[in-house]
Amino acid sequence: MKITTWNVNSLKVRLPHVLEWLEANPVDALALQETKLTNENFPREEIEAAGFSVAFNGQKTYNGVAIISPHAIEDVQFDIPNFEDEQKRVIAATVQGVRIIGCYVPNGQALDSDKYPYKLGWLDALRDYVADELTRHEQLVVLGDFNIVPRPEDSYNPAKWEGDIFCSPPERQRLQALIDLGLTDTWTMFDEREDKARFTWWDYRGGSFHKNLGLRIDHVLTTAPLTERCTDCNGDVKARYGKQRSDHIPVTAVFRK
DNA sequence: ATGGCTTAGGTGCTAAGA
Repeated sequence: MKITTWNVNSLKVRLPHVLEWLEANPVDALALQETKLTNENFPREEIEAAGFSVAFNGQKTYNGVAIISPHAIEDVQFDIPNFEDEQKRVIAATVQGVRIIGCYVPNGQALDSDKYPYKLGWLDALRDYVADELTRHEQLVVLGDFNIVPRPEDSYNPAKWEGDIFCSPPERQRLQALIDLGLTDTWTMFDEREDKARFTWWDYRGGSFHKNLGLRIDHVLTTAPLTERCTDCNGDVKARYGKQRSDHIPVTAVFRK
């Protein structure tokens, strides 16, 4: 089984690339973030015509999440229950017996921004939600754009980034609180692979991608029954080359039967 | 190297991203 997360930075613009990527990379579930589409404008017909099921939770201009699968998408749930949030950032569903929680974690912008405490509170609510889901699902994956760099080596310049937004201790504590529920950051199981991507996002500006000045902020976290069967987790750097590409790449975790 | 890019909304620019 293969499960992927991808911040597509507008599905309106990116749909051709997403469908092309899915054809070349048959995965069992693809969680999307930043679809930036209202539900009325979501390209359901095009995705279904390509042979997929799809569930989506959108809003105008910003945010928006979705799950695409060649299999049935069951027990779909939107948002974090009992957490007031106008922003559409979470979609959960069950695919082939695996509970999938797709997340677009708030960016936070800066340590002195109002968006920073929103991010921290949002992550606290996500932890409680995941803890609750774990009482019902043994095979569970939390994946998405976390906007958190887990370790110093996951940024291109630790001297510049450590302590700042994405790399601050309170953000990392919240990622660790999720992991402490019994999850594993599957990427770290395969650090030594020769073809390993280092990052999952590169700024559009300044030629960052071609200088490999990136961050690892898109993650796939799994419960033990999945972790034990995980044989790979990597980013598809090829997806960043070309015109009209997202600034993030797809990150896929692979599980044997 | 905090933006030199890319998107949405709307039609010239601002807001936001990470």
